[in-house]
Amino acid sequence: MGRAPCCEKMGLKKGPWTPEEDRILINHINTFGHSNWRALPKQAGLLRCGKSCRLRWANYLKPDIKRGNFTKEEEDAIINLHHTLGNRWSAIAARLPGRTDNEIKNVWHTHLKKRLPQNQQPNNEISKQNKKQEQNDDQKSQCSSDISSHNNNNNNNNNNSISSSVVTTNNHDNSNNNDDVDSAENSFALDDDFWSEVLSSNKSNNETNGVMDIGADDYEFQVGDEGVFSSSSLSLC
DNA sequence: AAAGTATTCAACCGCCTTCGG
DNA sequence: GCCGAAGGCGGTTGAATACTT
Repeated sequence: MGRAPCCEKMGLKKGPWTPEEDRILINHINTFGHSNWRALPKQAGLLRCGKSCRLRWANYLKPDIKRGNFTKEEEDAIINLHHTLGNRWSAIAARLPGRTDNEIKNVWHTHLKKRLPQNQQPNNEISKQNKKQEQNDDQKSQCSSDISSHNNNNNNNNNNSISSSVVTTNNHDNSNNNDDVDSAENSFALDDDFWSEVLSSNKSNNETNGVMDIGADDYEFQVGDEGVFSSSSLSLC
C-alpha cells in the first residue's frame, strides 16, 4: 500500500534551525500549544515538517531542558539505567529530569560507552524484552514522564544531581536476559524508592515548598501547583 | 600555519505503536 | 476489527569544531 512520506518533501526546509525559526516555534507553542504537530508548521508559518518541529521543541526549545555538561551523578545514573533498560533512551531520559533522550543517546555514544569494560557492553536484547513490560508500567502510571514534565520553572538553574545510588545496585552481569528483566523491575522499585526517599526527606526538611538538596546541588521545587515538580507526581504510584 | 583526523551533537530517517474514524 | 494518520522512538548521518601532526 505504500507509506506516505512524513512530510511533503517539496519546499520544506531541512538542516539547522535559525534563531528566527526557533522564535516562531516557541511563540506559536506558547500561544496555541502543540496538539497537532503536523498542522503546526503550517499554522506557525514555518517551512518545516511537523516531525522536525516536534524534535526541535523536544530536544532544544522546551523550557525545562537543562543544557550543559552532564554531572558525574547523571553520567553514573545513565550508565546504570542503560545497564538496566538497554538502549531505551526515552525511558532513561524520563528518569533524568531536564535531559532529553537525544542528548542522553549522544553522551552515551560519545563518552559513556567507552568507559564500559568489554564484558559489560550493552546487550540490546534487554531493550526488546523490556519494551512490553515498560509499556505496561507506563500505562499504570505516567510517573516517569511526570518527573520530567513537572519540573518546569526549574530550568537553567536546576543543576540537580541524581544520586548515583538510584540505580547502582545492578552489578550483575548481563549474560542472562531473563534475570535482567527481573532486575529491571527491581531497579524500578529502587528508582521509586529513591524519589520517595528524596521527597520524604525533603518534606521533613523543607516542608512543602522550598529547596531540595539531593547531592551537591540544590533543587528548587514547588508542591501541588500545576506544571511544577510535585511529590504526588513523583511518588511513582 | 596548514592539513588531516577525531569528536561532538543537532537533525534526519524510517520503523513501530497508538488512536480515531 | 480494519485502516490510515499522527506521534514517538532509536539508529544514523553529516556539518561544525577540536585536536594532533
